[in-house]
Amino acid sequence: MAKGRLSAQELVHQIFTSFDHSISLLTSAESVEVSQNQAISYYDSLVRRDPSPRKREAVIKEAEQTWTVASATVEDGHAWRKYGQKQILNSGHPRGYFRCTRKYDQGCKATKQVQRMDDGSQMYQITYMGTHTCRPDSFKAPQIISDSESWQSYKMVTFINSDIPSNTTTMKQEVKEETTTTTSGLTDLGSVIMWKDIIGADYRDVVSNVYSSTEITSRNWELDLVMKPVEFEEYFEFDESELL
DNA sequence: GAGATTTGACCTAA
DNA sequence: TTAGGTCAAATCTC
Repeated sequence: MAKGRLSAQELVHQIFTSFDHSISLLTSAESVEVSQNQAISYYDSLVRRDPSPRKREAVIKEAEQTWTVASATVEDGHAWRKYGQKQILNSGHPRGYFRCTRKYDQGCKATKQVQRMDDGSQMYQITYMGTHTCRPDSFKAPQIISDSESWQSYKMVTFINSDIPSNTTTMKQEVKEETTTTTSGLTDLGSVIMWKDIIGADYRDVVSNVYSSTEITSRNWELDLVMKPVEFEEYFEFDESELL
């Protein structure tokens, strides 16, 4: 296909890509703020037990690598193996424990916990712990961003933030367009958040910004902003012959 | 037969 | 002692 020219199939694919991405953003953003206080309390308790600088640094690192999302589906593009299930006190649904299927052959330490929400919304609260260190080719969907020369630590989260508070001086954020190639050979543009220079930030900043970003998303984002991830060529031309 | 899931037992922290 | 997390044997599925 010549530059600037899209077939009907490609157009439909890009429209569905945009809808799929938008829906996942919206579903991931709901109900997350409920967990913010719980997360901060958890990290508070860890620092209270051992307030040494080393412990504080470890807590910040853990806060960076642990995040919770609410989702309508447990599917996230990664291959997980369930290793346990537990009925949780005062919860109507059991909690499932999953680890990356590459834990033993590639030493990947990523785990997640999945629990149905009790509000009857058919949503799942999914807590991810640790980032995937297994090879990208083992994913069904891309996860690793490679253009990271000067960035000390990347964190890819599943929701979009448009306004991280500026009072955290060492934390910077950027919304970046990630370009990947789908199985059909099309270019798939999806927005992700990548955090850099997070070292030096307080664990409360880390936790608060992760959660507040989703709150902003769910309350303030207009549909056209959510739809922004898919961009067409400037001189887009519809190929009607493909409709036959 | 290999890999995934289930589930009771065990471990650990509070 | 209790609750949450993990282990591992039994079972299931392809």
